[in-house]
Amino acid sequence: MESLKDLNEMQKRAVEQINGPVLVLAGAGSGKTRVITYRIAHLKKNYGILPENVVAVTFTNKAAKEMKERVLSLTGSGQIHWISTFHSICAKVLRKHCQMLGFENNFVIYDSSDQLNMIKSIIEDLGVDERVLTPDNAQSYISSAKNQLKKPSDINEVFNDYFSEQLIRVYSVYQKRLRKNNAMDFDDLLMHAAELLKSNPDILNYYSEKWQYIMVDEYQDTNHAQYQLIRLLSSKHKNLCVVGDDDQSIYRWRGADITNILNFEKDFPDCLVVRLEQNYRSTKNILRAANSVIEKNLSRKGKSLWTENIEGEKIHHATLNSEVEEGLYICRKIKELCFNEKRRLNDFAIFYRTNAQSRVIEDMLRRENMPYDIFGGVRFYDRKEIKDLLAYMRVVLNPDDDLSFERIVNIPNRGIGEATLSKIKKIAERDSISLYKASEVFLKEGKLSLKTETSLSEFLKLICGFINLQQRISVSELTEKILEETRYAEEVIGKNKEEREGRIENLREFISAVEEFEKSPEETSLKAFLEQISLITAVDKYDENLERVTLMTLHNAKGLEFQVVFMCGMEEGLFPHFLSSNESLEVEEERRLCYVGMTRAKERLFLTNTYRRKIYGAERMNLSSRFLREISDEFIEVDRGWPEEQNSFDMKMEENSHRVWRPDATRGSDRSPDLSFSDKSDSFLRAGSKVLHPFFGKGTVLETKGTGENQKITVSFINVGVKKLSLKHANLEKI
DNA sequence: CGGATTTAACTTTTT
DNA sequence: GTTAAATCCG
Repeated sequence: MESLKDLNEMQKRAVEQINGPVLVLAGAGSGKTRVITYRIAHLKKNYGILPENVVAVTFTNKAAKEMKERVLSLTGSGQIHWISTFHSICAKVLRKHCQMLGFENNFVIYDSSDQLNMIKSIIEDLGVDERVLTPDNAQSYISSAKNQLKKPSDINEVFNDYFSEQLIRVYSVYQKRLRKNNAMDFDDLLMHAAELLKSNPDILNYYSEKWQYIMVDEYQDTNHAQYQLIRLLSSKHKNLCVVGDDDQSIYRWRGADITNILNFEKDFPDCLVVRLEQNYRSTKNILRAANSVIEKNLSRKGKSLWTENIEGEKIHHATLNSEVEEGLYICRKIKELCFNEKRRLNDFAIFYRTNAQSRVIEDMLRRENMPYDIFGGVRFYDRKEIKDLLAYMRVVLNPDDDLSFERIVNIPNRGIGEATLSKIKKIAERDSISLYKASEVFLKEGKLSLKTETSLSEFLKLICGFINLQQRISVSELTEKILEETRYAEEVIGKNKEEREGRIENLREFISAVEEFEKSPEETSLKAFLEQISLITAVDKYDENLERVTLMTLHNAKGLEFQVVFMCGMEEGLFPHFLSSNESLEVEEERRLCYVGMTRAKERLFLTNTYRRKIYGAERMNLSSRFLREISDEFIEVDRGWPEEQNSFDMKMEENSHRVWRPDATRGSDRSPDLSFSDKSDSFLRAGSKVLHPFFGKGTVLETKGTGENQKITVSFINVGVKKLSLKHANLEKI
């Protein structure tokens, strides 16, 4: 940074007021990251505040990383700043002080599926009737209780019946088991950190002395636990700057408390309130359209964004017949824009409300040979083989982790089945020790068959060997050792060829992730590795430099921006989602989500809906989304024809060896016949289409492969059975 | 006891 | 359409 000249008046005010509480109400695209990064640089450069005395909390690791880089380029110094997510900051604090709370510092972090597994087994063990409390329910109640810093004993305040009795039982056993396993879940990281600071004035004093300047990004999405943490930490110096936008609050369902931002002025009297209303991202059309939607919300502070950017194209709206056509429309539109406007694939993003919608779009992109990257959905670290491997690593780090122990004790198959396991569990209960230790006791007591004895002692030897090795070798070496000695690839992964290859590919990717991690200048221990990967999220790995179309849910889109945005599935029941269409508070949150999506677009915005859509097998006919109708007509234009067919695109290999798809400018474009959407007898056959063949008669399409001239089609004919045909020669007629 | 296959259930968003 | 549970079979 050379000066504050790059900032507008309002931004400058927010940066310069370094003392006391500051609330920055920052609209979408108004430069809030800029404010935070310049503020950090300003503190350092003009006031000599040391980096270690500043902490900035972000919502995702990606935002944190980006912020670190920007601060680094502003200040030119390589010192490490405390810029990271709530969860990782809490994890770091807890690693240091968790003994005060009765944990060992090698505690492991459970993700939500671990959480659910554990709750399931507790509900089973306690004999709780699933009609009263399902594991899903218990999980969400426990999570929200923790986010409100409520212990099991605090729950009676809310419920006072049989249900809450059961919930309290499950919750308290759950906490006991976590403690016994020396494990914490996501919510515990916040709750225990708050607990630690509240009950240990000297520790609180240490951190509030250390972090004299605190900044919080996306303040509208903080929950009560996070709010308390911030209050505690800032109580001494009160140099707290929060940045947020009530219109972009989309995590109420996860415990985010919008009153945190709405009441900030009351909580922190004498605060400076700065409003950033100039948008630097989008065209006038996009911004006004987004404003016309968000204005329908009643509970908002109210602000109106403006921009000096150009008018831009109108928003385009297209209604398609089916989700397949929707995907195809998007693909063709992307091709057309690549060709006519010389855009690159990484200019495009496709947003959807639910992960399930991504499949069809992916299929279409693959069919059209367009590279894409997808975020979210099944998380990489949620895959079976990865979780198995991680469970091994966790047990090596912390043998008391019963959940992971149970997962791997019989993977690969060692003949330690349910019968043996339940005996081990009994001993564990009797002596109140972990399963690992109970296994050792079991062996010593020697009341088991020779076969189980050898396999169990083999298993313990294996783990013990890893534990000893761990001191001497790197995490990647340990990973490979585990795979090798368990003969995981040979024993566990099925023989189905495609599946097998995919899984082995995943394991390779995992190893390269480990190697990547080891390159970092910070701590590279097993402990640090496991912590890092349990807190990493889908968006974190987004790389805007790859030439690929980006697919993600609207939630994941927050904080990002793209030249061209497609929002698909703009239908009642899907968006707003039918589970959020009853209460007006919920609809308002969906509307904010729509606003977030729209304001990601810089230049072009496309909205699509369909007449019919297959959702989990069943075909449904949805009305168009109310959000579509809320956009004033003056900003929107209805697309009635298919995009021009582009025949002149080629896959090319670039020097960086990334597969790059872009228009081949040496050839002209062929105009395809102008198909209107209502004319959907369409040239276009897909699985399920009914066809008529001149010789074979009536049939149903099973599958199509390839594109254009080379398209192959598999059809099941009523009279002659399944045939594979070349579309070009088959003379099929759609019926 | 373990593996493979079939059946049934359940469908939001995620740190 | 996917995944987990249930059932069957060796």
